[in-house]
Order: sequence, then C-alpha cells, then structure tokens
Amino acid sequence: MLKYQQIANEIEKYIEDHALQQGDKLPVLETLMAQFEASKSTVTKSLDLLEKKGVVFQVRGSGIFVRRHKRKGYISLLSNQGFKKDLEDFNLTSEVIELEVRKPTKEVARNLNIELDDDVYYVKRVRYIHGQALCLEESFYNKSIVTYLNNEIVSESIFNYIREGLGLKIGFSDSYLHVGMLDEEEAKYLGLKKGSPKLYVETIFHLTNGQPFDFSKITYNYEQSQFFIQANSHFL
Amino acid sequence: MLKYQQIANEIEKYIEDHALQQGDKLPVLETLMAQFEASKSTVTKSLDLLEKKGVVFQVRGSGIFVRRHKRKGYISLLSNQGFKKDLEDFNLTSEVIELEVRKPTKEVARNLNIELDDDVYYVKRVRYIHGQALCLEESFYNKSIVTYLNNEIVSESIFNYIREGLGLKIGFSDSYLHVGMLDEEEAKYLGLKKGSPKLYVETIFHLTNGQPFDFSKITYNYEQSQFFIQANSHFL
DNA sequence: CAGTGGTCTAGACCACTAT
DNA sequence: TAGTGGTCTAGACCACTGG
Repeated sequence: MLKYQQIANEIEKYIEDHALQQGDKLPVLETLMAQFEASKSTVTKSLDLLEKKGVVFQVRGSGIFVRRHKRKGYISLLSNQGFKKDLEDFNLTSEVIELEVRKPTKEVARNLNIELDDDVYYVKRVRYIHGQALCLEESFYNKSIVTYLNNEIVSESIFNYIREGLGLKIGFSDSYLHVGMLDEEEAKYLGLKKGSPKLYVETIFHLTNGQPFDFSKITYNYEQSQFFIQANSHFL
Repeated sequence: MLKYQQIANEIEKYIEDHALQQGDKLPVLETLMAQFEASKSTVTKSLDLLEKKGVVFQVRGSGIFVRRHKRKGYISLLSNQGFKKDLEDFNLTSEVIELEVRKPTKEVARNLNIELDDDVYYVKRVRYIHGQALCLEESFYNKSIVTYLNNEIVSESIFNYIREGLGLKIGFSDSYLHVGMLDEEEAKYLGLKKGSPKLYVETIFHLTNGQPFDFSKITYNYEQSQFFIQANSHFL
C-alpha cells in the first residue's frame, strides 16, 4: 500500500470513527505531516485524493474541513460498478438469467473495439437490493480479455473476479444516461408496468491500458433509483 | 494563471487542434518537461488534472494517451452547472418564469443551512437547448451571499455573474438524482404529457469555504436528457 | 533491460483567511 | 500580520511495460 493511500485511509477512518460532521476542522498540515511522518507533498496528495472522493475540502489560509452529505440510501454514480465497496452496505444480490459465449452485434463490436467474428461473454442478470429488483443488466465482455466466466462467478461480483482472479487492472469508464419508458420485457423483470419510467445507462469499462473489456446496458427500476454525484469545480 | 493549469490547457488545445483520437500517444514526460520548462511534479500535476477531466490516461511503463469518447450531444453531469463552458456548444437559452425574494421553506432552509426568517432569491426558469425545452429549474439562493439578482442576470448565466460580478468562488456540489413521472405543471412547461418520464435532480452548491449558497431543483425533459459521466478507478 | 510513469522528500516561496 | 494551504523545484528511487 502506498504511503499517501495509507494516510488517506487513516484520515477517512478517523472521520468515520469520530463521526465528524460537515464543516468540522481537521488538524493543520504541519500536524498531519508530523503525525504520519511524511512530507508536505505526500500529505497534500492524500488530501487531494480525499477531496476527489468528496470526503474533505481544503480552504487556503483557513484549514482542512470534513465534507459530508446528509441523505442516506443514495447510490454513488461515480463508483457503482465494481469501483467501490459501498455496495456491501446495500445488501446486493443477483439472479443470472443468461450466460453464454456469443458473436457481437455491430453495436457491441463498436463499443468494445473488436471484430464481428471475435467472441464475447454475454451475461444477463437482474440485481436486487434488499430483495427488491434494482436493475436489469446486460453485459458483454471481450472474451480475449475476460477469458473465462461461469455461473458462480457471475452471480457474485464479476469485477472482483476480474481484478483478483484474472489479475486485470480496471482503469476508467464512460457512461451514457437516458431517461425513457420500460418495454414489456424490462417491466416483467423489474416487476413494474410497461410504460413506467426508467433510467437507462450504457457503460464502457476500460483497463488501465485503455482497452475496453466490458460494455454494459443497465435498466434501473425508477422506484429504487436514487443516485448521488459529488462534483468539484477544481477543473474550472 | 498557474503554471500547471497553463500546461494542461496547452496540452488540451494541442489534442483538439491535431484532432487526436482515443489511444493516440502524447510525448513522454521528459519531453513535456523540457517543452514547458517545468519540473516533473508540475507536468505530472497538469496530467493528473487532465486525467480527472477525462482528457488523457496515463499508463506506467508505457506512456500518456488521449482519452476521447465518440458520442456527441451528451451533457456532462459533472460539469453542467456553471462548472464548464461546454454549454456554449449547446446554444442554451432561458425563459424566466419568476424572480422574487422569499422566506425559505423548511426544506430550503435545511439545504441552505439558514434560518426560516432569512431571505432567499427564488428563481424559476425554463431552459431551452436549440430552442427545445430542456428543463424546468427552481433555484433558491441565500440572499446574504448572493446579495442581488435581476431579470437580466437571471436570463443569462447566473453562475458567471456570481463568479465575475460578485467575486465569489464556487467550490463543490452535491447532486441527488431521481427518476419519476411529470406532474401537470411540469408537463406544461416542458411541452410534454403528464405522466411522461422525467429525471429530477436536486443540487446543493457550495462556495470554496463550504458555505451552501444555491439549492436547485431541476426537472429534465426526458426526450432531451442525454447525460454523460466519466469515471476513474483511481480512488479504488 | 531500457524506457517510462509514479512516489516521496526537503525546502523555497506564494496567496489567501482571519484577526 | 500570523497562520495556513498551494505551487514549484531538483533529485533520488521505485514499479511497471514491452520488446
């Protein structure tokens, strides 16, 4: 574990353990440097990480403060797909509808940047949160990267398997969101009426080296769809 | 302008001007250091900024690469509210429905962290994109921070005015998203039928010092609602 | 193993906030 | 004007990628 990650974790844990609230002041940089026996740059890097995660905000000339939102039960849109373990809090389960090796459609081939005669794993699941249907998910994995999947893996966390089991490093994702109405099939899986509103998200996941390995289409149950986004103006 | 921002801008401009595509390689760090007469840390900081903005990705042992998504016409959810000037590309206009000073409801007072007898500016607008109704927006500004608004300001970019005119520094925001159905009034303003799907977003905007100054409720026309999110796994 | 990006340090100096 | 965070540098050393 890198030093700046370690420090970030400890600060975050400290905030948790002491149940600090929005606006509470953390020790000054100098103190943190001494406490963690690290240089200014390293502590700053930790704090930048925490700022990016929405855990603190730094005010020049004033101090470092805790950032906390009050609402509960929202799913973070920036870290919902294998990026974080917030999910554990949510008691998430999956029912596998289908799992097979296929040839990609043109759409899938384009998004995964592969040829039409390459192979993909096709996975169709319904995901449940506290026993309620949260979303219908169809995923396409580039088989030359994600070389093997089975029912057991697919009913657990696929991303954990990709990281731990296959040793791949997940890098970044592009998500496209639309609002629309459920068709008959979607409604059936989600236990809703046809024509109900839906949030529809297509996401392309890339490895750290930029290769796309997963193209996913997710249809969310609007009744369960509460999402959360934290933004910074740091990039203008 | 800070050096690392300057460098980031120039690199971004270079990518634009040369129409570089996803996966194209940028010069190595050493070259960039020489070219911009900057230290390694500074160039790295520029690249981290660009990575956060989704413009490049860096691969240890390999190089720095351009990140580009292909789809057009999507609004970035991370930078839609005065955070960026992408909007200019979209030809965005506003019709002001209402503008007045009010006392806050309990809900508004809670979100703006003020008392019930403080004053807020209430602004109700319909925003149009290419002449089509994009969203209905109700905003509440803490009047002790945003001390003055008029019709002219409100029909342009309020955030620009807050930054330039009032000299305030916008820091970060928390957004809460829901999917639902339009009620009668919303449908009227958006030119849709009651019961159509909607994306409903509540956002609290803070100054850099953590003070909330704007609580906004936005209802999006589902037909125009195409959003985009870029995520990194850098924060685990 | 050569090339390339990532981490970490120590320290100088700058810019903003609060009093 | 003292306190505090932000920028920038030069350089040592580490870790990963790819031929």
